[in-house]
Amino acid sequence: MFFENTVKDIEVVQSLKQRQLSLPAGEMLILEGQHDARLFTLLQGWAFRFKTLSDGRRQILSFLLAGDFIGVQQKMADVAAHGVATLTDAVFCVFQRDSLWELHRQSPKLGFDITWLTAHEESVVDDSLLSVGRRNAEERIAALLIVLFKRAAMLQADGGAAGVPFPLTQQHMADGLGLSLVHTNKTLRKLERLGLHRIDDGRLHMLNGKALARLADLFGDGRPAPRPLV
Amino acid sequence: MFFENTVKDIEVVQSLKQRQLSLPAGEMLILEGQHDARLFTLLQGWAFRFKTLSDGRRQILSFLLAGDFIGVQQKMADVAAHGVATLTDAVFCVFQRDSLWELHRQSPKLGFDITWLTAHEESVVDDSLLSVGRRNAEERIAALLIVLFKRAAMLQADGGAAGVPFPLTQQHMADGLGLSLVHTNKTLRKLERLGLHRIDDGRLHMLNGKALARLADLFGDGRPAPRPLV
DNA sequence: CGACGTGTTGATCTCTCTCAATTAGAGTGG
DNA sequence: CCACTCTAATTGAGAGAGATCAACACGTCG
Repeated sequence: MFFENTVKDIEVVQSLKQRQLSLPAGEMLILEGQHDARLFTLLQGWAFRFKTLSDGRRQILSFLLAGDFIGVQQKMADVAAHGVATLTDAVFCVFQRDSLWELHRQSPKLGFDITWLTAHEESVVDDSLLSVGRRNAEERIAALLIVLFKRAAMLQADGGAAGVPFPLTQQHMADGLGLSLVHTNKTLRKLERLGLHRIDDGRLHMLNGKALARLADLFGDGRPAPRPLV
Repeated sequence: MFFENTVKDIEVVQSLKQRQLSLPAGEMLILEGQHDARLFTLLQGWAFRFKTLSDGRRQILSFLLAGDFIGVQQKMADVAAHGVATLTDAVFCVFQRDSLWELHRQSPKLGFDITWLTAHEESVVDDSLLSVGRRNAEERIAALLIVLFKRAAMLQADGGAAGVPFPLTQQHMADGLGLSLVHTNKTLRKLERLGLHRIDDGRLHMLNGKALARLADLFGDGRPAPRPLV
């Protein structure tokens, strides 16, 4: 269920690197609606993709961790459909958009990997859409915590035993979950008071992963008797 | 902003066809959580991808029209992360999952196309996530109508002058928008009474596309002054 | 002709939003 | 070392968009 980019994925993509780019936390990598012919891989740190409405409402589309690929979504010569910004100091591997084609031409293996990375990224957004569309606040928070924990844990040696880094503010969580800041806070505190998790000094600890997973209805197979379908 | 699969895309993919599959309306093509080693292209008709929670809440992830690619999201040997069902009688082009790799190996050009198709599909989900996360009911409906109209119009010669086929029930719209059936109905009627659109006998007519687009905040560039970011 | 699926509308109910105020920590300048 | 400022987290109260519950209309179909 939880596919993650392996270290090998990262190395593979890195072999194509044109140059490297470091950004501090809270910086914009790609501006919405701006023309940008670059593609990126996140080598280090956290970032996120987002879209905004003209009155400022913001939706975070996905959180990006080391190994994630950035920028295929926009057509070759078009404008960025979403912005990307850093959550922490971050290092990106940069290459030109044309190299996506070069990549496919020169190495079908890498091209295949890219297709797969792209498809995987979509499934992350799918999960998020399920949450935002159909889960209530508690369930959304639980689902987000679990998914981010798993992704982050996979990037470190101890598998999250001592918690994982968690650089999101509650505003980020709210914007990713389609909730207001205030309600996010209240719900988060509620789960924390129930002893399901703890967020401390920029780290997330799972105290009762089972309960969180149950709440989120993750691993929720036994699929139900499906509703009549059309 | 609105990329669509061209007839050429369809032909390209079709050249790899292993066999063809016809399904009546309201049939399941892929069951959630079921192992399925096939990939598909939708050649004719409408379908949709969805996920459900164990208590039956359903979220439609995206609507599929002719030319859309189906099934890359699941890892090579894994279980389907989402279901797919038909909205109308539909014809699919079927091929085995292995052929995705074969495809890349034999034709980087096609492999590149697939990457791009996959990335494009993600941007559709991105748009949907923005709607469900941050637009109110009116705005969501407006956005959905416009997007589906554009996609459907692009598939017919008259560009939608006489309306486009619209096989969704209000339940489908609700499930795609993260709304309840009742509220979807009320909002839809409201927009219809305002003369923005009309849905008749399975066809959608745009009566005031400008107003709908304004409502949905589509084409909403001039991007706003972004909020402080991290 | 009764059963069923879909659309429609009214009446509550409630989850989540908005508004407001407070606390705590980090950074800055005097 | 201490005011001052700014951001992030927190909590309470009231308001509201959308959910849920209930009926009913209409067309299709066996």
